[in-house]
Amino acid sequence: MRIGELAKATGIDVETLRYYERIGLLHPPSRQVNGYRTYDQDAVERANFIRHCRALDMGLNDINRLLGLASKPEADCSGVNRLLDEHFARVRTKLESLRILEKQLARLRNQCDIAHKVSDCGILREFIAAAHGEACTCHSSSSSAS
Amino acid sequence: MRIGELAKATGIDVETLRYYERIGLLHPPSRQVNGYRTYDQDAVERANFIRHCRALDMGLNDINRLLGLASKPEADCSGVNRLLDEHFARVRTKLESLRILEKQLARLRNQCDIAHKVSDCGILREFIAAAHGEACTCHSSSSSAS
DNA sequence: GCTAGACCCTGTAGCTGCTATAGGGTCAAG
DNA sequence: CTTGACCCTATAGCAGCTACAGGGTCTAGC
Repeated sequence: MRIGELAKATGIDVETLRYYERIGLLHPPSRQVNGYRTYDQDAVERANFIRHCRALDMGLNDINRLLGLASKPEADCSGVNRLLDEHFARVRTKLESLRILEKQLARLRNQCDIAHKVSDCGILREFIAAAHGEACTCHSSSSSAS
Repeated sequence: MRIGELAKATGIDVETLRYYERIGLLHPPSRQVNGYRTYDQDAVERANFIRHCRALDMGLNDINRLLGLASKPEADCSGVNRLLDEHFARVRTKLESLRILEKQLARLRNQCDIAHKVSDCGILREFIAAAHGEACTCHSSSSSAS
């Protein structure tokens, strides 16, 4: 199996596969006489494993750690759980701040309904007021970001 | 006002201020004889404007466009609204995919409650099954990501 | 035999938004 | 005259790719 076929089989771009190899996430495959990479079934599974983790938005470092943990079937799986919990916590934190951000933007968007002159635009006024250090609608009492 | 004072006044790091200047987001300030940058009140406001936009997670390019739009008070503000709407849409999209991701991770996390051997870990089994192309709990019917 | 096009190779630069050095200059207080 | 806080430039690094440049290889069709 050549790199293009692996790319199709896994949905990972060819360039990305080479990149994963360069950073040590994929094992360097054997080569044909012409220098082309040839992959076996193990490589397909490893690549799919990585793709699944990326779909869960895990970092490449975490994925590498996870692959290491997964390769020791007799070990304790608490490391796996810890890794996943950390990632889960990060995702929830990000989700929360994005929720707040969405509310802020919604409030800001409400400041200008119809098109008019820039100098009268409620949205821009908010920006300029905030730049003067005044209170703004989007970042009023109920939210945490500044 | 020197760069350190501007940094304190705006909450933007000194390095970041210099970076903003380098990429053309902040105007190059005048210099003292010793080469130190000196800022006026306009610079403070521009920096605060930028900071506010960053707090709304806008990209530096968008901020630059917005600053350009804001500098023409007689123009039509529809460009401002379009810019904000685009950003708003991006934020909502990201929020939605993060919501899905959170559910996926929660489902996955449920596969392993107590610590045991890696070979028996429900979480890892999910990863391995997915790598084999089988269905996984986290990416079952109800969600869109793969 | 020769060419077009699809595939492969390496190496390097670019993207975003900083952050962190290295290696220097300036200035006021003690 | 030294210490320490501040300032300067220039460059490299982070994540996770993506996109070249500039080559080689292989197959099909003429």
